[in-house]
Amino acid sequence: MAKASPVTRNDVAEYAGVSSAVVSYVVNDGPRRVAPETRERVLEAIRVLGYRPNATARALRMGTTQTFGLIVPDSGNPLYAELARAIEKEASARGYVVLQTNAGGDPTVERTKIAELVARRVSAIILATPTEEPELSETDVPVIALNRPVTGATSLIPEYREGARIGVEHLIGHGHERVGLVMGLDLTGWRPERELGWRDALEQAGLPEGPIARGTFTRQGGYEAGRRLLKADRPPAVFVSSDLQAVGVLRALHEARLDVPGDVAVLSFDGTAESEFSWPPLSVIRQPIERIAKDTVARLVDGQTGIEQVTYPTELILRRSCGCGEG
Amino acid sequence: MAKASPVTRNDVAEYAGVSSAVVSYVVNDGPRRVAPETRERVLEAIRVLGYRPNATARALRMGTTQTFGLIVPDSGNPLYAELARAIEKEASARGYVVLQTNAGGDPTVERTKIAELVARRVSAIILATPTEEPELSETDVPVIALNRPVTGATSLIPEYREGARIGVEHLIGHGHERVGLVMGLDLTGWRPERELGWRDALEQAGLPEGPIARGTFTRQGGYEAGRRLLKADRPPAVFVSSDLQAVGVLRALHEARLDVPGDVAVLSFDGTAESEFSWPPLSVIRQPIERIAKDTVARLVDGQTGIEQVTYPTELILRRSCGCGEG
DNA sequence: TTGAAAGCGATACCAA
DNA sequence: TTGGTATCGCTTTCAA
Repeated sequence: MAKASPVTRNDVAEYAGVSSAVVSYVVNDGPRRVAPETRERVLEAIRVLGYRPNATARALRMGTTQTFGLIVPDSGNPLYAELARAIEKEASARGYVVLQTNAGGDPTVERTKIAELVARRVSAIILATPTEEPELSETDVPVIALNRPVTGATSLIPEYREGARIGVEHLIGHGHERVGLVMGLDLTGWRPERELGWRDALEQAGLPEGPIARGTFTRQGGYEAGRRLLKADRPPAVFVSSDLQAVGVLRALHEARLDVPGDVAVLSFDGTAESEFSWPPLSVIRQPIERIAKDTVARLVDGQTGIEQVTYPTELILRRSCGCGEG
Repeated sequence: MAKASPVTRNDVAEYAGVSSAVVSYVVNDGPRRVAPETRERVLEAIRVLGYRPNATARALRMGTTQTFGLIVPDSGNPLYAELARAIEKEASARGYVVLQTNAGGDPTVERTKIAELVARRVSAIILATPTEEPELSETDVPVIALNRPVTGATSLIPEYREGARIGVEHLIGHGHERVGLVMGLDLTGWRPERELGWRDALEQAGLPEGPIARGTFTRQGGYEAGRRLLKADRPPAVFVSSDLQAVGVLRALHEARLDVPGDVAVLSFDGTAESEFSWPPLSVIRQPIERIAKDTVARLVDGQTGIEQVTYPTELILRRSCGCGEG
């Protein structure tokens, strides 16, 4: 049995009776031409010895690792899991690989992770964390930020505000004169975009601002916020800032034996797979995760690292929870 | 502003007026002692120049990348997302980083991914895919397989069969004389472990085998299987082989206006976070994901790569869907 | 305590 | 068309 790791290009060269340079030419299809016959001998040697080029050495020599570093708050969160999945898919198709790390919402950890990725010479860093301005100054690794603007980096951002506005507008269209809001804790000064969209729709319809309940960006956080919202002055409709929280809100509603959408209509932001199979299925404002993932990788691979800010329209998906759908 | 990438150890040496060896001694705290004063000069130089050791060069020289390669079928699947999260957490705590890839359930892709990881000289491969025996022979990279036995590798496996048996036994304990089964498609000859556990419990209680419906390991697959199960001879209880499918089954039940657990009791295998917030909350057999992740990383880091097979007991978590819980 | 230098494995230029 | 070789940045042995 051929052992892979220890077999070097020199072993191959020796076996094939050529110089190591020729092996390179064959493996990389260049930069020099190789006589067909020699080429065959080399390929044969590679096969027999089970040679695999050492990507580490290659990276050192070439100065590029063909690797993306991805930082998310929590890859256990379906939204980020789906994002990571989409990015890995695109990256893989282009010969890149992704180093995935979790910052856990802690700016200090985030800084550490960035440093780690830089030390490992990733080709680029994809930042999908919602924390404050990261330290990028000491680095010349390309950075693309998702979900929020970051100075000194390209940012690809869903239209949070407009998406939220459209969603709330839809709820209002169902005839609800009050629309509550379940919102994530405001840590960044950026996430309130969704809250602003909610306000926009209300104002535009001449409606008063419904009750607001805040909680962490988790199912549990949504559950607790939902309970608080019910205890107070229950609104006939609620806009929730994330699917995860919405799932928690649904639970609170079910426990209170309230009908959705009959007693309370619900619509949330994100559009993860989980939202489609909650009960009732959630109407959502869907983030174009795949498109963003695709563009992110394309920009990075093609070296379009000019600093700019690009926004992505969201999509309103109507299911049962808002009063639409087959129910 | 200091540019990080191009700053090498030689730049630091020059700036500090020492040899590059000394910089190494300082950075690595060894293998030679350095005079305190010299040390200070070097640290100062590092600070001023913004030097970051090139992990690529280090890996080449040391022969280890301090990187784990993780292969899962689909990191968008919450079960694998949670597993990946747990592994990343443990790995990170020990200075490792994880390269995460998706095989998408395709053995060919899986082979490609393994080759890619080997080429990149990962320190070890963690295989969490359910496909057939992978090609590991050409490699001397340590491999740990999760979820199934793999010849030539250490395997850490939850007690699928016994866990399923305990779960079904619990359903039977609720007085149900028939327990249906929603099972994943049998692709591997290994996953039916859960099906065997279901049979064990039935046999042990002297009950006939209830109806079986099979579908993909997805929410949609569970939904479709659930519908089929209802059309036929509806059982009063169902054991579902994964949370994801169970969520689909719940949807089918809701659409049929059946009460859970009143009309049909449900219990599933996995215990992902999603199961806790479905409606009603799912009773589950929980896989000890964190323990497995922790042991996996510990074994790899400590070099316990002896080939063995370790099993992990599961945990029965009772919630509302089986008839327990506060409802 | 510090420096010089030999590699780790691959790339690609310059000669031949 | 092919070979020799400098180089990428770092670790570590051996001398000084």
